Amino acid sequence: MMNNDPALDHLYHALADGHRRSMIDRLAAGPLTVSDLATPLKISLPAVMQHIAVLETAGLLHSEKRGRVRTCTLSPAAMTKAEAWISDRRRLVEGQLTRLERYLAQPEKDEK
Amino acid sequence: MMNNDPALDHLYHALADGHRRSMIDRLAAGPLTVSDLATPLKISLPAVMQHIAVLETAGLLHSEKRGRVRTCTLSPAAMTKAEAWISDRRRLVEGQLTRLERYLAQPEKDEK
DNA sequence: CCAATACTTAATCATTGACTTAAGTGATCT
DNA sequence: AGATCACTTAAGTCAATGATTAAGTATTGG
Repeated sequence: MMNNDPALDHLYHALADGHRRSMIDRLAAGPLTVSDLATPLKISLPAVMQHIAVLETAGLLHSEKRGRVRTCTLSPAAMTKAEAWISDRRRLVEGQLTRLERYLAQPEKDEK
Repeated sequence: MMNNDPALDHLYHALADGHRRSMIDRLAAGPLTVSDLATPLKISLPAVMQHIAVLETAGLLHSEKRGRVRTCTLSPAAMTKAEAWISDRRRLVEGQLTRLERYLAQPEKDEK
């Protein structure tokens, strides 16, 4: 089963928080340091670091420390995986709808 | 802020569990009753109902009771929303990569 | 009517998640 | 060297999650 995939657990869990989504949002424009990420948020620096750890575990970003500054960069590959899972299921359901609509749209023939 | 959106919290939270993803997976083939959903899972019926409640809160499915049987059906609209959020951010990051690659690919000109 | 079926509610419990404050580490500036 | 900066670690609080068992409520078949 692909649904027992801990990677998907981590991915969606990481995305299920407004602070983390906001961080992703701003990282989408380019790499940022830990302080950069923390500045607009009304939470403590350790809290920000915990969010970074969650995003890193999910594979959504990687970070590198140079001197005393840690810079975070998004990794699009993990996003692609999360997107693909949803996308596949959505297409299945929509395919169903299409078949239903097709059925409903066809002229009655055994009604006699 | 779109990232403070509780709907996205609920959506991604709902997707961050293997049991729930497996339920979605099987519902993608068509509507199922609560018992149908419970059968392949090794958890109690109340646990399954709690998962259904989470999925319903997320807007991922709706259910209807007729007689003593409750039937669950997926709602693709919520999936579309979750997919759209990721998709937008992924495109942004990939756009960045493309610009980086473009930069790296260009011939050196100030190297003298 | 009675029993079986299909949930549903309630109460409980262990674990995890999202913070906090306080103290510590190492790099960089003066 | 000493102070400041940019994290980092540690420890603890508190609410939410995911599960359980036990008991309850409607339907429905005999």
